[in-house]
Parts: sequence; structure tokens; C-alpha cells
Amino acid sequence: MTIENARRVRADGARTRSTVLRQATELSTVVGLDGLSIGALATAAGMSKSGIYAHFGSKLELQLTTIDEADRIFRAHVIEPALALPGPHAQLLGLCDRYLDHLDDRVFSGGCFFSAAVMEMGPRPGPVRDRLSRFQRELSALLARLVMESQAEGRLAGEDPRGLVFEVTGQFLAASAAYTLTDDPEVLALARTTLHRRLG
Amino acid sequence: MTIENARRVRADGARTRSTVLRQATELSTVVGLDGLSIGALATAAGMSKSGIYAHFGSKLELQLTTIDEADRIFRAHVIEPALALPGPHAQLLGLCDRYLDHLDDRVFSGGCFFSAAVMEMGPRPGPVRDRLSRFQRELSALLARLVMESQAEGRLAGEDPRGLVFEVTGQFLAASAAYTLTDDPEVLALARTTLHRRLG
DNA sequence: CCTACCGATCGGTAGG
DNA sequence: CCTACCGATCGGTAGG
Repeated sequence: MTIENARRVRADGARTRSTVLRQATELSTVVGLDGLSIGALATAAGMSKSGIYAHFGSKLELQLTTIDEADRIFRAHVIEPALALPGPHAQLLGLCDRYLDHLDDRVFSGGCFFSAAVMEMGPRPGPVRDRLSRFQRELSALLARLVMESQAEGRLAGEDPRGLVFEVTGQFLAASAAYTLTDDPEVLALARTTLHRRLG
Repeated sequence: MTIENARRVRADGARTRSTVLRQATELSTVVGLDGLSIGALATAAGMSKSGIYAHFGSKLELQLTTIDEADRIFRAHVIEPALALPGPHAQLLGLCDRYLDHLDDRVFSGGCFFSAAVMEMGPRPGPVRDRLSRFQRELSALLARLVMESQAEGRLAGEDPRGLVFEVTGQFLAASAAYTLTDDPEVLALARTTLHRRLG
């Protein structure tokens, strides 16, 4: 086996792993992080169960790694494009728009990965819930920072940042819930209008 | 067997059924409507699986009946006390307060039954999702009615009822999600303040 | 990554 | 309501 072949093998392993993880995020937005079974994932990925175990070791590790992957996808599709906009207020509005876009584009086929995962795992203490809490804290902290920086520029005067962040995340959840129930794009239009009106 | 005995048997059957249903709502707020298994429910209720089947026939019927039971509980703890208040605006604020109270009181031990159920079953078409859609439509219609009646009394002037209802349900979801993740009563206080400021 | 296997549990049925 | 059972699937392991 040449060095190139050895590298190819490892590169292919990494590529397979990432393909499996994409499928894991897709599957789990439909059946949940707990409903995500290793057998079903193996079938979807066209490999045997032991192949999944070779990559992830246990269901818990698979769940945690799937959340990491969903986090990466969310950052790439929602957060990073928004933060590329000029100035905190445009970034705040851009984040809202991008969030609604990612529902509309079905970045995750079952809706918002994190809305579903938080509601599912919130009542079940453990490493999965802890990992989801971290995501929620980080998103809230980012939104709060953008609100406060907007205020430093004279916008959103007199608003309580924590309360406003609470309202914005609530509208994200409401859009996610209503869109998943109705598949009606009107929901996203209403959310967009309401968020823009609220954030000026 | 006397008539009294025949009646007793049926009354006991109804009582058992209602006890099992309470346990089904409790269990499913923790493990989900899909994670609710007939074996686990039977053990929790102290009977055999076939006892559960005798009452509900199938898992689908059990899920639908469990939603009906949760609906009843939600109406009794949240909606009815609010509608007992004088006037639409007090009823609207009362509904928000009662919703947060029912989280605080852990009416369902895993948090808000319907927040969790909608996020879980939203991406899965079928009778369960349809039943949850009905709940959401009815709650939204009630909130919209209260907003419009408040406006007829001169309050909430200039607000779009649909947008405001969207905001309120969003804050319900945000409170449910954050409280289930953190168990921090501070979340409920923040939600209460924000809702009152928004609707006051 | 594979096949082959483990005990446990799933939804559901037969027969009483 | 019970016991006893069905095939399918669960998470996970052994051995390669």
C-alpha cells in the first residue's frame, strides 16, 4: 500500500463519516434524536450497523456528534451569512431573515433541528441536553450582543436586551412550529413581517 | 350479578382508563408521543400490555386519546380559569399568566405537552399531526378573538391580531423551551414581564 | 468496514 | 382484564 493509498483510505473514511452525519441530521429532524436508530441510519447510509459503530462507538456519541454537525450547518446557513452584513442592526435583522430562509429552503427537511431537539430532550437530563443548552446559550448571547451593539448605535432605544432576545427566539420557535404543522409559506411571511416591525 | 355490580364494573373500567390516560400524558411529555410505549405504560399503570390494548386497541388510538386527555387538562388548568376573568383584556393576560403557571406548577412534568408534541410530530404527516394542528388552530383562534375584543374596547390599538397572536404563542414556546432546558424560574418571570409589557 | 450473534423491547394477536 | 406468544427491531459486542 503506497502512502497515497493510505491517505485515500483515511480521506474516504472522513468523507463517509461526514456523509453519514448529514444523513443523521436529516433523519433526526424527522424522527427525533432519540428516534434516530443505528439500524435505520446504517440502511440509509448503505452500510451495516457495525460500520456506524466503527465511526461513533455508541448511540450517545452519535447523538452528540450529530448535534455538532447540525450546529455547523446552522452556523454556515444562518449565522455566518448574517454576520457578513455591515453593522449590528443589519446583522440582527439578517439573522432573522436567514433563520426563516433556512426553514423555507428546508436546510433540514423536518424543520429547525434545534427547535425540535430542545423540545424533545429538554425534559431528559444528560449530555445531550447539556449540549443543546450550550447551543441555546450561545445563540442567545449572540442575539443579545447584536441588540446591545445596535443600541450603542442609537437603535432599539429603551429595550431590555434579555426580553427582546426572548421575544426573537420565541418567534423563531413559533415559525418553526407553525411551518412544520402547516407547510404554509404564509407563516414565514407573517414571521418576517412581525420580526421586522418589532426590530425596526 | 346485580345491576349495581354491573355498573360498578363499568365505573371501575372508566376510572382505570382515566388513570392510565393521566399516566400516558405524564409519560409522553418526557419520552414523547412516539416514545410512549405500550409496555412501559402498562408497567407504570400496574397492568399487562393486553390490558392497555383492551382499552385503546392500538398505539395510534392511544396517542390520539392521550392528546384528547392533555387537551382536557390544558383547558381545565389554563383556558377555563382565564376565561372566568371579567373582560377580554383581563382574559388575554390571564391566559398568559395561567400558561406560565401551568409550567411552574408542572401540570405536565416534562413541561408543555403541546409544545413538545407539535415539535415532535409536526414533520410526520398523519392523524396525530392533524389532531395537534386542530389544537393549535383552536388556541390561535381563541387568542385572536380575545385580541380583537380587546381592541373593540379600545386596547391594543393598531395591532395586527394575527401578528400579535403569533408573538404570544412564540413567547409560550420560548418559555416552554427555556424552562425545560434550565429549570430556572427566572425564565418564567422574564416571560411574564415581557408578555405583560407587550400586551399591557 | 463485514457477518453473525446477544438479550431486551417494540406493536400487536390468540385464546381465554 | 390475564398469559403466552409472534416477527421485527432496538443498542451493542465478538471476531475478523
